[in-house]
Amino acid sequence: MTQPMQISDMLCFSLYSASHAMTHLYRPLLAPLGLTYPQYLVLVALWAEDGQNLRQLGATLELESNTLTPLLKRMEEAGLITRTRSREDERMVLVSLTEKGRALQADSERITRCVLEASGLSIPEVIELRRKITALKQALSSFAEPVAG
Amino acid sequence: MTQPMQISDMLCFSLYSASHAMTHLYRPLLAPLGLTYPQYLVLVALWAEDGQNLRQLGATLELESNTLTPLLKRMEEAGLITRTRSREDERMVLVSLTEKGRALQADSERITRCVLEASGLSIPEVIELRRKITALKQALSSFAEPVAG
DNA sequence: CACGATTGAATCGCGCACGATCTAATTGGA
DNA sequence: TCCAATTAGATCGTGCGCGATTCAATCGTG
Repeated sequence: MTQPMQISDMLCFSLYSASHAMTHLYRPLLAPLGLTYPQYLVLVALWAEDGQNLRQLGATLELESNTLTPLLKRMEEAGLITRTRSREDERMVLVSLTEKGRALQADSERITRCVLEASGLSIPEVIELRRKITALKQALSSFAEPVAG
Repeated sequence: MTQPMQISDMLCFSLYSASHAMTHLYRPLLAPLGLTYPQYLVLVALWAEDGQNLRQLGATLELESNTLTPLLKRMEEAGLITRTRSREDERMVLVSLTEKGRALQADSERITRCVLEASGLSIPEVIELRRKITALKQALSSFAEPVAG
């Protein structure tokens, strides 16, 4: 007697498909810069703070070394960043912008404006929606690991 | 003079990370059933309407054959579905639930309840947030292809 | 100083996503 | 009736995500 659940009824699917739509929107904006969406996020993080190690970067982006290591190697290959072992602690890899990587920041404002326009939302609406989605993420994460931290 | 944009300021990142958090939450719920999250979505779609062809399924899940074909082959391999060519139109692959695939629906209510609890939201809050996220997705999609359709 | 525990990254394997291209079946107009 | 256009899937290549494991550097305690 369970009424048929529809994909479109599911909160999880709205997140899943909206996230894909966002990536899809970014793709043609980033392609001319030779960037993928996750690579762009790495640049955003480095523009805010250059020279982070992989772990810090991973904490910001919520990604681990198994994702970041190959991604950063591709970005190094593309001449966007450098990866160097820290002198003080040889375990850490420091990720730094090259001139080319830094220069791309000039394009980011235009891209951000384009995404805002595509969203059809006002700035306060964006802030409010972001707050709600981030709160949901926190709830989901803390439920998965109720005690840790 | 551009103040440093932070990853956490970006609406796109909230979607990106919340979607990952959702998948992360589902993983231990689906693992005992031998399912990945996209495979679970396929089952949800088939529970609502069995015997869809690949294209219909793709329209529902917003995925194309390049993603669905290998995914469905893995599900067929796992004994969850069958893939048969339509008699009327040999181009179409009809995707149907096996008894095993149908039986898993019994687990879905428990999973849905668990996800709702993890979200920390009331039912009306879920509906409202889902509506907002879906509206955003629509705006992003229609911006990418302003005229099509 | 020694050595087990911890930490930071890398590696491996697998399953999505998806742009681009290909093939086969069907349709439709001349 | 024929053949170009369309449609449904399949295939290929690349780049994430991520669980699991490994390895090397560092830390902490005796």
